[in-house]
Amino acid sequence: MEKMNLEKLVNYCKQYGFIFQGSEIYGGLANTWDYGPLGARLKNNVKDAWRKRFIQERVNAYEVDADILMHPRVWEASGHVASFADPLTDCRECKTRHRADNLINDYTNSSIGDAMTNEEMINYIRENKIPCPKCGKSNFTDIRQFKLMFETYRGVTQDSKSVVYLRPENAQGEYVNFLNVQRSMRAKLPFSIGQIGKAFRNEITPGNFTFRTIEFEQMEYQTFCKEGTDTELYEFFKQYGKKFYMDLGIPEDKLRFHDHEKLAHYAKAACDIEYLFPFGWGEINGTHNRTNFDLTRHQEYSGVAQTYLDPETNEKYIPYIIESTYGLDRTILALLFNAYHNETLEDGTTREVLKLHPFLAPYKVNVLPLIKKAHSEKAMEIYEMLSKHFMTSYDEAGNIGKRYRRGDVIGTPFAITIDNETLENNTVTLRDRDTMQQITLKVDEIVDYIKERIEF
RNA sequence: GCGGGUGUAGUUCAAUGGUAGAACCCCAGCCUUCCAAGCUGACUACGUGAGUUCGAUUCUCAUCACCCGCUCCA
Repeated sequence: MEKMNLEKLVNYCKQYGFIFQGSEIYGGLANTWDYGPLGARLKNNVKDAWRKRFIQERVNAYEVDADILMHPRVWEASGHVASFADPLTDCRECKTRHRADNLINDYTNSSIGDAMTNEEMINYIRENKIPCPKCGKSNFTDIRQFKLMFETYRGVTQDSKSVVYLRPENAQGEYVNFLNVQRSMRAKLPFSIGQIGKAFRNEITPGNFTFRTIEFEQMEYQTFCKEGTDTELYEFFKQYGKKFYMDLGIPEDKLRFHDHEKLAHYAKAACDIEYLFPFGWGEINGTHNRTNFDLTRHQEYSGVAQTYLDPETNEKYIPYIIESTYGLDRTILALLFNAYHNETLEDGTTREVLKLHPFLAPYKVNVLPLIKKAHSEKAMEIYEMLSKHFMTSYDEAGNIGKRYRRGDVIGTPFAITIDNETLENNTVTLRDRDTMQQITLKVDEIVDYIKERIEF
């Protein structure tokens, strides 16, 4: 089998309309990528698969669609304003990067750096010739404030200076609606709020195709629970997430858990699910035990009690939150790597085939008249019938084998061929992408057959 | 952000300081009764901007983008 590296996948995605470079005709804008016709279908199908497992099939699970723009105080409460703006300086000698406040605090064994402005910090570093922890020299660049949140301004006049941020994570959209969802859905703990949507991070070093981009989409699942039940739920969602990926067709040996030792400011425990990409293991899911940190902070910053009255014990408490976040773009990247095969057949020829789960396939069925002149009319009739149920494509160009392969390469699971038999007794040949087996079906059996086969 | 590499058609590759070639793909037509056959034809490219030059896709510089490695990473 041909090895699929990153460059080949980028070309493949462009060639067949999955993913294009952003703003390509202007020379591209770094680390932005547009989903093409097939990519957009695939993306929506992944979302639908996720919704089915996480919203539809679970009890007490609700989906929201919160605004990307939120009150600026949300990001103070969440801690992003403070921790997303580290004062950084580079060592000119050995090219390592350091937090200026840490350099001072470590050197003085105090916390005096915390109260300094950027200018005061770099002056202090230079006056005291604080050495680089790595190379021992003292030759630092000016401090640069990296703003990891995208800022914009609301209001029609520019001088109103009312800053709003593009959300750097979706979770706060669920958290600030905890009370609304709990009340309107009459939800009892434990219950979950899911959300699919975009987030933005002004990161310095994105890369690896769509693996790390400045705008990205996430499928998030926040489970609100009572303290004491959190550990069990945390373990459950790690396994549930892995099962989800395996259901999508990713083999177990390409997946692993990676427990975090260094934890974010809100987390009690954190674990990633990683997929073995050609460029190495990469995170595609993160599950965190966020404790009651977020709701406590929102209670503090908003002044609105974020408590839950337990109807069984009459206790009032702030729930714990178990968060499980699925990177949508990364999941798609993993699925594409996993699905692409270049097969050598028994007769020595090769075919490119995208072995996607049929539920995920952009097109479900390809309608092919065996001979264009003789069978096109009947084929169009069948196309119109099927397109009411599925994403259906129609192809009459070239010989039949070529048209099968065109469907294979984009992952279409089924092909329907219309021939003289169809005209005579209303049967078609259905060909399966994975097995390459052919079966004969009555025309009115096609829809049910495909529906059953594409279930997730 | 640092170091290295690469930018020619949708893709993979040529060539060239003086009109840029091919294969595959795609499209149209012919042929064809089930797995990329064949024939005919059509379409399509020097990332962008400066400079040197009579003339730059080619040389120089800048810029943009991608790849590899580092760094970073909630």
